[in-house]
This record gives sequence, C-alpha cells and structure tokens, in this order.
Amino acid sequence: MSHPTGKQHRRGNTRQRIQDVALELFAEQGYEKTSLREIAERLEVTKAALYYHFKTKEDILVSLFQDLQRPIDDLIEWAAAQPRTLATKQEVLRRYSEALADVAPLFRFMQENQAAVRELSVGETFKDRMIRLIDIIKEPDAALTDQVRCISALFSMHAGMFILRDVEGDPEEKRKAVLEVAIDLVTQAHGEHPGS
Amino acid sequence: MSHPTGKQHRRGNTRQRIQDVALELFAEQGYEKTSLREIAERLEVTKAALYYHFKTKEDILVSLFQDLQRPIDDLIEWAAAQPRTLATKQEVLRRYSEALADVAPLFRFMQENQAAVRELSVGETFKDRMIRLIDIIKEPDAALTDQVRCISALFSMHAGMFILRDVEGDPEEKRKAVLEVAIDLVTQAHGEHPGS
Amino acid sequence: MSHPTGKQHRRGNTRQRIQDVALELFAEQGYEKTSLREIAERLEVTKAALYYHFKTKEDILVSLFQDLQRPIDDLIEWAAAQPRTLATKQEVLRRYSEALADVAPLFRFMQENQAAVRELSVGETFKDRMIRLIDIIKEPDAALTDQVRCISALFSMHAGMFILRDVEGDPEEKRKAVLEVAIDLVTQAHGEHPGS
Amino acid sequence: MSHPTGKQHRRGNTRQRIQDVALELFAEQGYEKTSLREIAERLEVTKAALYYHFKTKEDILVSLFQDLQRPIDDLIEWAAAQPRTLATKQEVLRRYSEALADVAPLFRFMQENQAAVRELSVGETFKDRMIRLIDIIKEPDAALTDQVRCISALFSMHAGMFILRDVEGDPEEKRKAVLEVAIDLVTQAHGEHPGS
DNA sequence: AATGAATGAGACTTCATTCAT
DNA sequence: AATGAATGAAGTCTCATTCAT
Repeated sequence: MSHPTGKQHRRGNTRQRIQDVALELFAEQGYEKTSLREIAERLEVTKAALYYHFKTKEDILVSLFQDLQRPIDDLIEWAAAQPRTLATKQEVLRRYSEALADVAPLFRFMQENQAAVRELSVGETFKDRMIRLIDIIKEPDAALTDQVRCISALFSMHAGMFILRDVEGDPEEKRKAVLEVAIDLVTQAHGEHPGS
Repeated sequence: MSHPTGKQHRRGNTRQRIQDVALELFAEQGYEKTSLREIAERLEVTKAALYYHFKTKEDILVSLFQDLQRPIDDLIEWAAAQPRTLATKQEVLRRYSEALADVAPLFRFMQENQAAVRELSVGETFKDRMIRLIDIIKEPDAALTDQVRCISALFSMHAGMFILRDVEGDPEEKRKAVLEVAIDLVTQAHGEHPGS
Repeated sequence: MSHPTGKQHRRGNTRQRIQDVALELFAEQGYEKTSLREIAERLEVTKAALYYHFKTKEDILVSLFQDLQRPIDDLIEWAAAQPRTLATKQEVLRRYSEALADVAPLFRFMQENQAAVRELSVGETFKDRMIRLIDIIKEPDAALTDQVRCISALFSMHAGMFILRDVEGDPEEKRKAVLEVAIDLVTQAHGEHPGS
Repeated sequence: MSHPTGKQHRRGNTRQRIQDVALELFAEQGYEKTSLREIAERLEVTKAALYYHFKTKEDILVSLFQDLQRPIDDLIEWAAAQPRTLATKQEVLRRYSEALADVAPLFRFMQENQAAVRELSVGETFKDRMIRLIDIIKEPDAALTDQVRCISALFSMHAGMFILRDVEGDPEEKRKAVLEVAIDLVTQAHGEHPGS
C-alpha cells in the first residue's frame, strides 16, 4: 500500500536525495555558488535537516566522492597488480572509460571546479588518484612528448564526455571514440621506439 | 617635483595593480572564493578604491579578458582568412601555443573555474572563442574519432601547461612537446583517409 | 514548564516585534534613513534574524501594509455595494475616519514618505486605494471646485491627525472635528445645485 | 558669438544647473534616495565639482530653499502688518496661492519628503513658516472645527497642485478652484458665529 | 572651476552553522 | 528524522566627503 515515489513519505532516502540534488547543483553552478539553502529548498526540507545527515557542507561533497570513487580505486588497485605492459595500459584505459561513464557528473564537477575544490580535502584525494593513474600509464623515462601523450589521453577522457556535447552523435559512440583516441595516444607513446 | 614613492600617491597604476592581484588570487583560489576585501588588503587600499576603478567584481574579471583575449581574437581572424589546409591548421596550433604561453594564468583560471565562470558574461565570450577555434581545426564531416583528436589537441594545449607542473623539464621545452603532440593529433585526423 | 522570560527565547513573537519597531522607526525617521541595523539593535537581535522573518527590507514594509490595510479594503468593498448617495458618502467618511484612527502611524508614514515609497511596490497599492476612495466620494462630472472639496476632505482626514499635534485638545475630539469638516466639504460638493 | 545653451561652455551657470537637477531629482526620488553621483552624472560633471559649489549635500537643499522661500517670507511679513480681518486672510490665501504656483516643485518635494527632511535644518525652517502662516489664518480661540478648516485650507493648497494631477483641466483653473475652496473654508471658519 | 583618486562608514544581504525542541 | 529560530562572519556595493593638483 505504499507509493514508492509519493511526495510525503520519503522513507529513509533523504540522505540519498540530498546527495543527488547536491551533485546536480554543484555540477551546474559550482560548489561555492551553491548554497545549502538552495539544496534544502529544492528538497522541500529545512537547512537544519541537511545537518542531521551531514556534518558540514564539505561533508556532502566528501560523501559524493566516497560513494563514487570506489570503482576508480578498485581499478588502480587492479592495475598495480598487473605487469606494466602496453596491453595492461590499454585495458586500464578501457576500464577507466567505463568507470568514468558511470560517474560522469562527478567528473564534470571536478573538471569544472578545480580551483574551488583545491583547498578542500577532496581535492587532495582526487589529485592523488590522478597521479597514481598517470604513473600507471606513462613511463617515467619516456620522451617528453610521450609523457604528454599519456597525460593527454587521460585528460581527454575526462574532458571528453562533456566537451563533445556540441558534437552530434550517440553518447556511447562518443565514449568509444574518445577511448579509441586515448588508446591510440598511449600506444604511440609506447611504440615510438620500434621493437618495444 | 613629484614624490615617486609617496605612500599615498600610487602613480596612477592602481588599476593595473588591481588587475594583477585579482588575476593572481582568482587563479589561486577561484573567483567565488576571492573576496574584494582580500584584493584590497593585499594592495593596501580600501575596498571602495576598487569600486572607483571597476564597477563590479565581475567587471574586474571582464577587464582581464579584454586585455588578454586580443591575441586569440587576432589569431582567429587570421585563420579565417587562410585556406583550410592542413598546413594552415598546423600553423594555427603553432601560433596558438605561443599566444597561450603569454596568457597562461588566465587560461589556467578559465580551466579551473569553468563552473563559476559559466554564468558570467565572460563565460559566453570564452565559449564562443573555443567553438570558433574548434571549427577552424576540425572538419565537420570527419569521422568521430578524428573530431575527438582535434578537440583533444586544443584542450591538451590548454591543460598542458599547468598539468605538466609535476613533470620535470624546462617550460619552453614542455610547451614544444605539447605543441608537437597537438600537431600530431591534428595531422592524424587529416590524413586518415589514404591519399589526402 | 516553559521559561516565559528567558532572554534567548522570545516566545515566538519576534516577527511581530520586528513589525512594531520597524513601523515606529520608519514613521519617525523615514524608510530610507532607517537601517536594519537600527531595527535589530533596538530588538537586541542580529540583522540576520530579521532576514529569517522577512526576505528584504521592503518586505517588512509590505507586511505592515498587509496587516493594516485590510480595514480600508473592506471599506472600499462595502462602499462599492452601496448606492452612490450623499448619505453613503457621509457614512464612508465616518467609517474611514474610524479606520484611520486604528492605523494612524501607518498613514502618517505614508503621508511623510511618499517620495521614498513611490517606487516601492507598496506605493502602487496605496495610490490605488486612494484613487478608488476618491472615485467613491466625488462625482466625475461635478464642478472643479466640488472635486477639490472631495479630495480635500479625504486628505484633510489623512493629514488631520498629526497636523493637529500642535493644537490643544483630546485626540478623539480632534478626530471628530476633522470628520465634521470632511463631511461638510462633501456635503457642500453635493448640495451646491439647489434642490438636490 | 556665444551659443547660450551650448553643451560645452557652461559659463558660470553650473551652480544654477546643480540646483535645477537636484530639485528635479529630489522631487522625483526623494532626498535620501538621490545620490550626488546621480546629480553629477546627469550634469556630466564629477562629484567633486559639486563640492566646489556646495559644502554638503544638505547645503544644496538649503540653497534651494533660500532662493525660493523669499516670496513666502515676504508674504508673512506683509500679513503681519495688516489688520487680522477676514479680508486680510482671504488676500493672504490669494497671494499664497500665487507664490506657491511659482515654487510648486519645492513644495511637492517638502510634502513628499517630510520624514527625510524633518531632521535637516531646512525642516525646522519650513515648519516655522507653516506655524506662522497658520497663526495668521486661524483664530486661536475658535471652535476646533474652525481651526481644522483653516489648517485644511492651507494644506489643501499645498497638496492641491499635484493631487489634482489625475484630474483633467487647465493648471491655472485648477489653482483657482483650489484657492476658491480654501477661501471658502476660511470664510466659513470666520463667519460661523453670526455677526462677526 | 573642476578632476582623479581615494577613504571610512555603513548599507542590504547571504552564508554555513548551531541548538533546543 | 527534522524544524524553527537565531547567530557571527563575511560578502558586494554605495555614499558623502576630502584633497592634492
């Protein structure tokens, strides 16, 4: 006899709803520009209710990462256990691409709010992940251009999804195109010296 | 008979100094997080003095762009008058790389404050320039991957400079490495169809 | 088991207290000259508390009208349903005089802050009421002097109360005197043509 | 060879122009709401220029009165020298009506900015004149209603001009109508006791 | 006769946060 | 699980005024 989407009896999902709305607004307007009042109003709840579920505004952001960063942590862990071959790197990119597809809004947010987020604890964490990922992909003693290729590959994947907004085409196809280019870049970085 | 170092007579360069400090702080902390009080304090001026030189906070940002966006506008104009050959595109990238080097802080700022800047008038202007540049570089009917390559080339150049901060090496060399990769990407995008 | 006099729990009447103090200060010093700081200080509350109860400064003013304008609206409505006879008009004046007595401070405020209030939303509303009242009292095709008499009657009632401050006498008697003069004026306006 | 109304060579009339614009804006928006910046901008002069001609903002207001209050002072002086007959009072009203017509904007301003002006030096002066005028018109030991009639007569003349804005008709005719009603009121106040 | 540059005070407003209930 | 009421800090901005030139 329960309406699962009725307006009045949001059972225990308030926490989740806060996260959803917060991510939406953070991504749309930026972290600093989004006020707790706005989030609360859109949920038809008081600001104080947010504080029942989260200790601070930053805490909401942190929670978004905790929930969504897992797949990427898993990927990094997996990669660390593989041999550092080209094939591994390509597979990392493939998996990364899929992982990103799931958490696209969060990455869009990170991409667009780097400055705001830099001093927040979440900024450190994120930078960490990036460095680890880059270390997996690129060879430390490679030529400078090859290092650029690897880093470009990663950032193209980040930027890719919402940068191709103005390009026509099915999202899944776009994702694959971006992945292909990224793999290409990393392959070139690896294969320049014939025989490697 | 002028007092060149009197404390209360800043030689008429206050406007310039505001712009300098503002860019520095905007880039460092983000636009929203930087308060006019902060800018004023660092200049040892009152907030009201800022308002003598600029009508609003946003106006300071706008002024930064007006001064620094010129080279890029010139480049776009030049490119529009050239034949749409691969050679032209490569030259555009070369010139763009140099132009960027001059206004690096501003681009770092844009890159890191996209969300905050999106609603500001300056956001529209910037997006405009990007779209025009992309239109110059990429062929509208190219394969999706080639379009990705072109867009990647441009964004790698934007991101490149400060993303390579963690990589050792002379800045000028880094710039050239990024440029080389970008040219490579655009060349590949052009040359995929055998015989072109 | 409530603390009826605790300093930090103002029994929920804060909104009312804000309105009281605001009306007092607005009437005394004018709307523009009265700052929210002043209102807050007199209530021993922070400025932010005002903003919990009212969205803007203007909103405080609007709320004062919403609460106090009702009797006059009722009167206008009642008058609209009566025949347009002299007797009706006299009765309107009688009732208006009583209504005004209750909201005197607000009318004093309006009278003395017309310029400041003109651009505020409340200005429009007020002007509206006045026009409607005048339309009830005066005949549109009457002689110019008779129109002046009617308008004078109304404004004398507005101005009357605080303009007679310097005259000795009991307030209720003053009110009646003003009313008598107003009725006189309107009666003259009606009865000039012998036989009516 | 001089253009008397040329935009560039405002000879020595700046002081006058400031007064004109100030009165216009004060009347339109109120004293508090009108900033010196606004006045200066409309004159295409800097704020500092205003300070060359006037010591303070209030000083501009004071100067407006000094120039325009003379006729009324003269009238009061003249009245003081006449016998206190009904005929004198009627003549005072007649002359007052004419004097008001010349300084209508200033009176509109006073009428609409009483609150703002009350604390200004000019407020005292103005109130003084009013009291003196009322003392001339009304008998101190008259019935309360008759006192009201006299005061009403004066205020109707003040309010009259811009309160009749919404009424059709030639301004000069309106003025005469207002005057007629005022004279009527004062006459009634005088003549109630038969034989006076 | 007027400007350019600046100031100090203070305006309205918003924010994240707290806490008793 | 959530609200109502409030706070302290800070934000952007405007104002009347000053003063050397």
